[in-house]
Amino acid sequence: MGDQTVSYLQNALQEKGYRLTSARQVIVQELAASGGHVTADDLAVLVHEKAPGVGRMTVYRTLELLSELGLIRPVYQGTGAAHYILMDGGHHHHLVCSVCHRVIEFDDCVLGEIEQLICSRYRFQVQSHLLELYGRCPDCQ
Amino acid sequence: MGDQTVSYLQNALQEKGYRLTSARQVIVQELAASGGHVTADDLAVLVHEKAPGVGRMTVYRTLELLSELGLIRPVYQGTGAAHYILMDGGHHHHLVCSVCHRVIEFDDCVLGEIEQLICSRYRFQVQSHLLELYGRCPDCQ
DNA sequence: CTCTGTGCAAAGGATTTGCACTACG
DNA sequence: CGTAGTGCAAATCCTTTGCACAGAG
Repeated sequence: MGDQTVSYLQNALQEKGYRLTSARQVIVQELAASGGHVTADDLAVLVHEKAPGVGRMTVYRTLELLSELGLIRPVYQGTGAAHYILMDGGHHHHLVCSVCHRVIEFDDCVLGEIEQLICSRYRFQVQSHLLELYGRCPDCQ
Repeated sequence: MGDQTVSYLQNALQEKGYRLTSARQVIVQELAASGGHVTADDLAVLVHEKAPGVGRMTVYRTLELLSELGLIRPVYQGTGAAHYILMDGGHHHHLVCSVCHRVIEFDDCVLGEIEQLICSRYRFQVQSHLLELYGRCPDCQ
């Protein structure tokens, strides 16, 4: 979740023609450093510590931009504010405990026999799941 | 998405010791009838048409309750308000178009070779995905 | 230089809470 | 009957927007 993520995000921004401002650099750095699963406000605080000049609005707008580009995703995780997760390499998986709401990330993308694997590897008792696939529908290709 | 969903949800509520009030009955019926993917406000309007006495607050609170019980899930889908989806039988899958944001539901739960299958069956070009697994972590079992 | 990006403050929505009242079990 | 559930309104929280200014390319 370190430098490679940072440069990946920064490159993606520039390749799409967006400017790599100092504010965006800090935001992306802190987002990557946090490993994701932060709210916009959480991130704004982190960013503000590193770069006091960067306001909360810019964080919101940058997150929105990264979301549009498919680089991150907002998800509901318990209460209130949206949590943003990194979509490194186009996919993301995590386990959400239905009791303590703890979030356990995992990178294994073995789409077959997932649940058995999760159960044995993380000792996580899978009860249900949500699989969201993003892409282009027939009309939009 | 019909009567069986309704009775499933209603039974689940009662088994957990929650009262099956007339307001909750209508809310669950309309939620099931809509097939999910509605916002709390959307649902409040639907419910209000069928039962004018039921207020928006009750809809919010019922959705929150159903979410806690793992029967439905709030998800971000484009702008603003949370959309609620039915977690029938413990799982849910859908395709989200990155261009028009259309949502295409599918029931096939073939966890192997999913993407190829989706591509050939729905002509949906999968670009990325998010798989969320819900259950109990080691500490909470 | 020009146009995108930023910051502030204020608006706009969505969701939650407090409290008195109703009705399920 | 007693407690969980409801309705209303107001409060709260998150997010978006308008506009003048600053900085990247």
